Amino acid sequence: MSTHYTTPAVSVDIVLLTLKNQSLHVALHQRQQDPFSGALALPGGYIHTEEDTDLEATAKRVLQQKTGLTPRYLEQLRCFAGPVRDPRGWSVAISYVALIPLEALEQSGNGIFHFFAVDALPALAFDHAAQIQSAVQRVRNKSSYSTLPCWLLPEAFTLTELQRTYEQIFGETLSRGTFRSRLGIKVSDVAPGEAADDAQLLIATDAMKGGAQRPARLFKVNQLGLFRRAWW
Amino acid sequence: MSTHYTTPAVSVDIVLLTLKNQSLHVALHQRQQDPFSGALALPGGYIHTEEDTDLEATAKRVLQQKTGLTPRYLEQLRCFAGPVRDPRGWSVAISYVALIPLEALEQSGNGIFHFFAVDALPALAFDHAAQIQSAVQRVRNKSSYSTLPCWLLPEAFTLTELQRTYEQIFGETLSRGTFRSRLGIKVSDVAPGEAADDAQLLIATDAMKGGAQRPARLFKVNQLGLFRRAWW
DNA sequence: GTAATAGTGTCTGTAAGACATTATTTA
DNA sequence: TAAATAATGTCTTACAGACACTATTAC
Repeated sequence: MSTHYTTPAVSVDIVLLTLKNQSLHVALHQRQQDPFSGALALPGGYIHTEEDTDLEATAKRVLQQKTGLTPRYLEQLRCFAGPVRDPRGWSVAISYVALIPLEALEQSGNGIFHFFAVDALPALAFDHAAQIQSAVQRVRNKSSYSTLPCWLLPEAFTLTELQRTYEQIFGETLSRGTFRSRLGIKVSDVAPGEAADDAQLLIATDAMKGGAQRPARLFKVNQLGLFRRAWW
Repeated sequence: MSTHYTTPAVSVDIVLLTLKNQSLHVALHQRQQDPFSGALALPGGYIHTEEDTDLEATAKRVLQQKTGLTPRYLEQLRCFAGPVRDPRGWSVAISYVALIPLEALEQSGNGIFHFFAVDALPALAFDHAAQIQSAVQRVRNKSSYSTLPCWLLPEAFTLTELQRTYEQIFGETLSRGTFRSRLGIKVSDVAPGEAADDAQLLIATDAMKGGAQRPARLFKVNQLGLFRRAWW
C-alpha cells in the first residue's frame, strides 16, 4: 500500500427515487452535523468493514437503518470523487440508485425524509445535486429499453398503471397500443402464474383490479428485461 | 468521519483495450510484488491526494507513468469492492476503461505490457478478470449505439476501416450499406473539414487513402455520437 | 341505456438488413 | 483489359406510432 499519501475518505450515498404527484421525486433529509449542517442531503454512510460484505451491503444497511426498508431495486451508479466535494478534504463517494414505491415508504411511517421533484431541486450539500442528476439520467435511459419502472410500483400492477409510470418518468404520454406491443403482451393470450421463459418481461397473475369499469388484469415483473429496440 | 471503523484501501484500476489480430485485447503486466507477485494484472495505482484533481486524473497519471501515453478515450466503469478481492483486507477499486489504437502503443516502445485476447484470458490477480469482463461488456454495448469504436483507430480512418473495427468488437460481420446508412453518411455529399452540427457523427477530411484500388475518403470522429437506434 | 376504462386491430412511415450494381483506382 | 475496393441503390421485413374500434364492468 501507498505510505506517504493520505487515504481519501470513502462513503456510500444513495439516490432513493420514487413516484409522487405524477413525477420522479428524490428522498432528502436535513443534515444535523457539519459540514453542511442544516442543508438538505442524500442519505449516506460509511463502510463498516466488519459487517459489510460489499458496497451493495453497505447501501442496504444504510437504507435499512434510515427507513426500515429494503429497496425493490438497487444499482450502483458511479463514483464521485475529488478534493473539493467535501470541505474536509479528498473524498470518494460511491453513489447508488434505489427505487421504491411511495406506498412502501408511507407505510413505514418514516419521518426523516422529505421528497423533492427531481426537476426542481433546492440547494443541496456536497455534490449531491450532480449525483441526483446523474441518477435520473440513468433511470430515464434504462427505462427507455427495459422493465426498470416496474420497481416503482407495488408487486402487482395493471398495464395502465405501468404505462402511467413510464409516462411520469419521461414526462410525456405514450400510445397504448404501442406500449403493449413493446411489452409483447396480449392480455387475452396470457396464462396466469407461469413464466414461459426468461425473455418474458411480465408475469400475469390470476387477480384482477376492478373499479367502476371493466376490470384489468394484474401483472408482476419477471425480471429486469430488455425491449427489442430502444425507445426515443 | 467514522472513528471505530477501518477505512478501506482505495485504488484505481485501468482496463486498457486495443484491437490486435482482429479482436479486442487487454493490456496486462506481471506483478513484481505481493500480493499476487508474478501474476498477471491490470495497471493500477493509488490516489495521490496532493496532485490528483479527481479519479480521472489518477487514471491518466497512472497510464502516463506506465505507458507515456494519454488514452484517446477514458471512462469510469464502476467500483469493485469487498473484503476478499485483496488478501490484505477490505478494499475499493474504481475501474476505468481506456481505449487506444495499437499503433500508438507500439510507437511508444513500451515493453511492460502484454496483450491478451479478452475472450481467452489467463488467470489474473485480484478480481481483474471480472473487471475486464465488465469493461468488455460496456464497450460492446456502447458500440452498438454509438461512435465509441472510433477511438480504437488513429485519428483519421476510412469507413471500411471503421466497419472492420465494429466487426472485430462484435465478432461478426455487417452489411456495408446498412453500416453507412446507420452512420448517416453519403460520401459523395460530405464537404470536407466542416462540422455541420453536433448530431453529425463523423467529419470528412480532405485526404484520401489509396491502395491498389479506388481511394477511400478519410474521416475523423466529431464527438461521442449516438445512432438513432440500437443495434442488436 | 351512459360513462369509463380495458383491450385489440389496422394503417403508415421509417429504418434495418440483404444483396445487386456502379465507380474509380493500380497493374 | 482484370483485379480490388469504394460507394450507392433497391427491395423486403419489422416495428414504432397514431388512431379507431370492440369488450366488460358499474350505475
